[in-house]
Amino acid sequence: MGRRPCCVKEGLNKGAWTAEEDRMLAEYMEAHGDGKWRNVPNVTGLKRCGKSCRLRWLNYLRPDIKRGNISPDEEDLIIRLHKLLGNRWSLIAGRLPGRTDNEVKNYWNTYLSKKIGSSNKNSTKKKQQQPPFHVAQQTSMNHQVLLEEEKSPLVVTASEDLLKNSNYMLNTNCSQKVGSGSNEDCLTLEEIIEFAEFGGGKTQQNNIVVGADAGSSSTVQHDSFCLLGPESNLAWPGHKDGQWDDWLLDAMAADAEDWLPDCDVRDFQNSVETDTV
DNA sequence: AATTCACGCAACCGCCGGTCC
DNA sequence: GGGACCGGCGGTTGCGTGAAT
Repeated sequence: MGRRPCCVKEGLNKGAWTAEEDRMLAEYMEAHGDGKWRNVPNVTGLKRCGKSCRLRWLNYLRPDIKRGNISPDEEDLIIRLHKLLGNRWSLIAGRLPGRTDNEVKNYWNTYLSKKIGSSNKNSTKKKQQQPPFHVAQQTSMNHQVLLEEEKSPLVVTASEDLLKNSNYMLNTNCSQKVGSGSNEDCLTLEEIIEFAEFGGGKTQQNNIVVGADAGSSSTVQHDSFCLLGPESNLAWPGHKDGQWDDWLLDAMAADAEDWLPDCDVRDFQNSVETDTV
């Protein structure tokens, strides 16, 4: 017994959407908003399946779609994000306002993959010599984390006050507070990659601790990762319900495999959770 | 001018995970 | 607990268009 198809295919239009179909779908969306895609054909009279309607809306009709060529900055970001995330097109597109996963995917497949492929042929293997960034290891039971910075080791400690007000938290003796609650303190993904790729070229920024900020205190940014660096403590939205995003852990673990075989990002996460709960 | 080829992009397809009953 | 439903995602396809021959 096979899976039931998403809709009855007979009698449905396929292929390119007409202007009239677009208008009907846009009117429906304006009146009802998205969701209940399966109902859309019934309500609108469109001879399209719900999934097709959803795709058309998300990839083409949505009002906040950005038209036009991918800018050099966007291209640079796509390359960096793809390096970190792989083919996670929706995640990549999520960092590019107005761009869709389909657009990013197409751009990569038709242009960037070739561009990257040819540039890789010309480059040497020197980038493999240095790890992109260091994942700190927990070193004691009193909530201390020692960043692996050769020149100026940094001890990151969890304050008791913060621990009382959060599931777990890492504080630091660095210049900025952990998660001040302001978006200005949020580390963008671009900045994460900046850390990861170019940390060695900047002052002390090649050390990052990733902790999880699940606190309820007003001084703690909700729903965010905390990325702790020697010079700043920044939070990155993406953390949900006290769980770490698997993709970030996977990405870090994959990077760490090559240069820090003894470091297991998940073990580090678990040790922090165990130690602070 | 006609034909072929390559490319870009919109759309389709199947799978997967979350939710509901 | 398990099946059905639904939305989301990534891979793939195929059509339209412009360049090349």
